[in-house]
Amino acid sequence: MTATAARCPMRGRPPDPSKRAAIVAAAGALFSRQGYGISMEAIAGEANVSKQTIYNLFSTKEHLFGAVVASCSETIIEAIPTPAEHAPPTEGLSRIAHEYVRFMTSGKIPLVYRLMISAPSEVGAVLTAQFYDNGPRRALAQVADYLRDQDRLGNLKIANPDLSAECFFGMLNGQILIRNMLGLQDHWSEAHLDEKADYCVAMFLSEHAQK
Amino acid sequence: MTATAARCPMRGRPPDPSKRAAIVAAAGALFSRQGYGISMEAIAGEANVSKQTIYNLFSTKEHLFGAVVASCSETIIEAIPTPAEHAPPTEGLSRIAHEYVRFMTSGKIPLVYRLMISAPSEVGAVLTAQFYDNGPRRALAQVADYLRDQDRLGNLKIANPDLSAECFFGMLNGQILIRNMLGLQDHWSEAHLDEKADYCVAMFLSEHAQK
DNA sequence: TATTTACTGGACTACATAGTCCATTTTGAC
DNA sequence: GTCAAAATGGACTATGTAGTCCAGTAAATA
Repeated sequence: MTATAARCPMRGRPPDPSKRAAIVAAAGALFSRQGYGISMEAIAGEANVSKQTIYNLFSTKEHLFGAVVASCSETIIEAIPTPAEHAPPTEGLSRIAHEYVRFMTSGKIPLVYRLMISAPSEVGAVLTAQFYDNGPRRALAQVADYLRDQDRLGNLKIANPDLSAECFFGMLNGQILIRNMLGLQDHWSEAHLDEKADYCVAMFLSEHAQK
Repeated sequence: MTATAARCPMRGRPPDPSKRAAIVAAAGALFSRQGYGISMEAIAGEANVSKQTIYNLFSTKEHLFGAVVASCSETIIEAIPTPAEHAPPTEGLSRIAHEYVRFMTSGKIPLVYRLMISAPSEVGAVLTAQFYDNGPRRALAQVADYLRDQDRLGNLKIANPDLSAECFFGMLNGQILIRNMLGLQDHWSEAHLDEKADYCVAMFLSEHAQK
């Protein structure tokens, strides 16, 4: 009966939604950069909000962390490369590859992964599982489905679509993800990224192209 | 003049080297599992040692963490797959691949990565860079050299050995590393690992084999 | 045996932080 | 204007932990 919104008269000062957004954003940034140990005071300061306001919205630090994780999963899902279903494999894979390497080097996503890992295990165990299922696993499944379709259509020869999808993303990742997670920031030039994407697509097709 | 060992008379109870080893081992395990926030008391307890003994050997928590990181780099270096230099590529790559996937799923190495990431940035920035250079980067360079040789020998056609090595390891990793770092432990069957290794080698050779 | 050093265990200090409380101010709805 | 809820800021409690201190005990040499 979630009648929360039905408290008709609606008296008093209405909550400012920008506060909540600012808190989640600040918490995300600080958790990623400094780890879960960052203080609530620091988060409040970064969000330009009083500590009490945080506790009005989130009962505990863990709840706040959960909210941050949820918002991250959304980010990842939005950014999943969706293969054009009827595009020929060369074109479809190439688009996925170029999008993905840019996605992974965009600065935002590595922070998401760092965030997930920064939580101590007691806090993060369930959340990380949810995150993986909602984000990376879904992206993987989508591409595996695409590969299955292309096999059925006779455009590619794919014996094990799941394995192929996993390895395809793996080679696109290369060292990017691990280096980012370790906090070693480096600049990957556009040319380098394109070269890598093209190389991976070529290798994948050389194995799977229907002759 | 490191004359520490030259204090000739050597009176008094000699230090027990097993204490230091136990401390580093316990700290490594707990940092990996629980994060840098784990208490020194807990480490002392896990190592069956008094807290004071830890502080006799390591002046601060950061120093202890540094010692753990150093020991991890060694572990990684020891486990770098070293390609047999004169083996034909099919065989050499296959050996690397099978060794590597087992290595990455051995349970020990994911913990090392988790350890590196668990340190808050102030503590870990320099250490993680050292770790990467001593461990993963070295492994990568070794395989790149191997690929360069095979290209020179006319066994493979490799335009960019560094890129090829990076992508080769990347596809072997697939989702293994990321899932382990997220703490999602799963069991990878031997058959699955062999299939993946064989698949990656086949794909790599199908692109690079000299016809 | 005497001496010197390693190690233990427990008490202790100093400090940071999660979370609470409350008096005051702001903001919008009526 | 009036009222109710939102937000502030600052004081406050409780707790946990890094690091110290110390008195006692174990283990080796001389």
